[in-house]
This record gives sequence, structure tokens and C-alpha cells, in this order.
Amino acid sequence: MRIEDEIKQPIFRDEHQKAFINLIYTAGWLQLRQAAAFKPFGLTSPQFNILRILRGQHPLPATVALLIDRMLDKTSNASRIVDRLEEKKLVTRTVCPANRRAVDIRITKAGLDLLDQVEQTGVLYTKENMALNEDEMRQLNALLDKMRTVE
Amino acid sequence: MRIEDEIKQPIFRDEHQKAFINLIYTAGWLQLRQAAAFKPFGLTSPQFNILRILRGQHPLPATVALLIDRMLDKTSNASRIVDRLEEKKLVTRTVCPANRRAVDIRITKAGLDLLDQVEQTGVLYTKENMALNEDEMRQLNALLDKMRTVE
DNA sequence: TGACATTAAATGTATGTACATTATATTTGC
DNA sequence: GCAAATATAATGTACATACATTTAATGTCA
Repeated sequence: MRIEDEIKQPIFRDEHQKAFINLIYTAGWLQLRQAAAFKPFGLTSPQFNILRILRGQHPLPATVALLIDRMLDKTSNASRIVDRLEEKKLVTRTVCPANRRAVDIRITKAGLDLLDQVEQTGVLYTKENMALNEDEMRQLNALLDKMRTVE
Repeated sequence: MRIEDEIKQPIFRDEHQKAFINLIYTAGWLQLRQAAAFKPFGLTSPQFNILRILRGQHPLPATVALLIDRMLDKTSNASRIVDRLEEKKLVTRTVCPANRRAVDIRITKAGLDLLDQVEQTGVLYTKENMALNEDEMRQLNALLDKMRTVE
């Protein structure tokens, strides 16, 4: 369905305004689908993303600062998302011996297993979620990268 | 900056995964810029969007159901966003005389004036926020609309 | 060394998101 | 006319976002 019909706004000021709204709407649409896929596993999207970063570091630890650096949403509060993961015993938190201001965060066996489980359902980033072919995906990536080249 | 560098992930599984992450990242990037523009006026993005829908209806009222229907994020809680706008006296809420289950929501003069003020700064949906030309915007809109044609 | 700045994470507060439940009002079917 | 179903908005709860402040450890340099 075209964005005009999705939000019942027949006319946009220009293609810029329409692209802006279309982009935000489509990202929200994708995130809803992803959140629904995570739900049976008791995970939210940011929790899943942090687990993935920790697996990338494994068996080395990550600090909160490293998580923020790698996160999609850098303004979100990594500390509190790690709280939830720790409660679920998917990560551990220990004071870094080399620098006692920092905290070493590590993914547990249970965390690694849960990631595997989620990924085996194949719900992630797949063609089933996005009706574009390889070439269209490349065009989209190029447009998005270019869009952000302001200032 | 390419998405690879923005989130310091040099390799993606495929263009689909990259497009997924790029889309979510870029939407967040746009929303941050927009939120920063609204901040001097004491408005958040969802509050601004609801004011715009109400202006579109003005001088007719809108119900909560109509707001949800028109909102970009249909799962957000319109009732509570209207609470904030009412506290700031930018909208009024009265029980609909024709159907006392419904609530008539109207934008006030102060609300209309505030919208004008925000828009006169020219920060909205403009070329300054998105480094694509008219033709690229059209391509982007087409790709996004097509992307959502699954199921 | 000791005052001061800087770094790293946690905490506080307001708002929003996601989804379930509740409270009323209205509609429908008998 | 009245009980049950439905419609409409508000409320409750958990989590996340945005951003300011606090706490504690470390670095710097007179």
C-alpha cells in the first residue's frame, strides 16, 4: 500500500516531505514485525541487539561504552537494558579489574543459546520481511547513506 | 558516512540485512534531528504530529480513534499524548454530545499559533535535513512503498 | 601530594511505546 | 425493554528513549 493510503493523507507538500514520512513509517513497520518475532523468546529489539554485540565480542567482555558505540540507537540507555538481560541471566556484569570505573559485560551460555534459537526461526532481516530484490536493496542502501550526508 | 562506519560493523550478511539496519538507523537519525527542532518549542514529535492532524480537521473536532487512524505510529497511546497537549492548553477535550463514549478534541488558538511558529523556522522535512534531490526522493519513496508489499 | 578535571557507569525524571484491562456508553437481538 | 455484545476512551504495567545529574575511579599537574 502506498504511504498516501497507509496514513490517509492524499497530498504531500513535496517528495521530501513524503520521503521523510515514508521512511519513518516504514522503519516503524519493520520494527513492529521484528519485535513480534522476538516476543516468543521474551526479548525486546534493543535487548536482542545488545546480545548480538556481546556475541561479536565473545569471549572478550564489552563495556557499556562499547555497547553504546555499536548500538543503532546511541541515545538509548544501555545500562538499563543490560539490567534486564542480567536479570534473565543472559549476561554477566563484573567490575573491570584493570579499570574499576568500567564494567565488563559478557554473554552467558544461555544468552548464546537464545540467540541461536531466535536466528534458527529465520525471521531476521530476510526477504520475507522486505519485498525488494538484491539490486533494489543496493539502491536503497546507497540512497540512505547519501541522505545522511548533510552538514 | 556509510552505515558500515556509523555502527562500526564492517561486514553484513547480505544487502537485505544491511538495508534493514540502514533503514532503522536512518529513521532514528532523522527523528533525532526533528526532535531537536521541536525542543525549543516544548514539543515532542508525537505531540507535533497530533497538533498537525487537529489543524487538518479544524474547526471540526477529532476523536481519539481518528487520531490513531492518522498517526504514523498507530500503536502509540494517543490518549496520553493528548493529556500533555491539554495540560499545555494547546488542545481542548469535551465529551462528544452526539456520542458520549467519544471525546471531541480541538486545537486551540495557542496550538495553531505554535504550529505556525515551528513551521516558520523551516526545519521540517526540508532539503537541509535530507541530502537527496527530487528524483532520488522519488526513487526512495518507490522503494519504501514496494518494500512493504509482503504477505 | 592534593586540588581539580576527566572518565565511566548508574540513577532520576519526563515522555513515549506496546499491549492488556477496565469503565462507560451505545447498539443489537430476543 | 433488557441482557449481551460492541464501541470508545482511559488506565495499568513493563520497557525504552532522551537527557540531566550523581557517584566513584582515574588522570593531571602545580
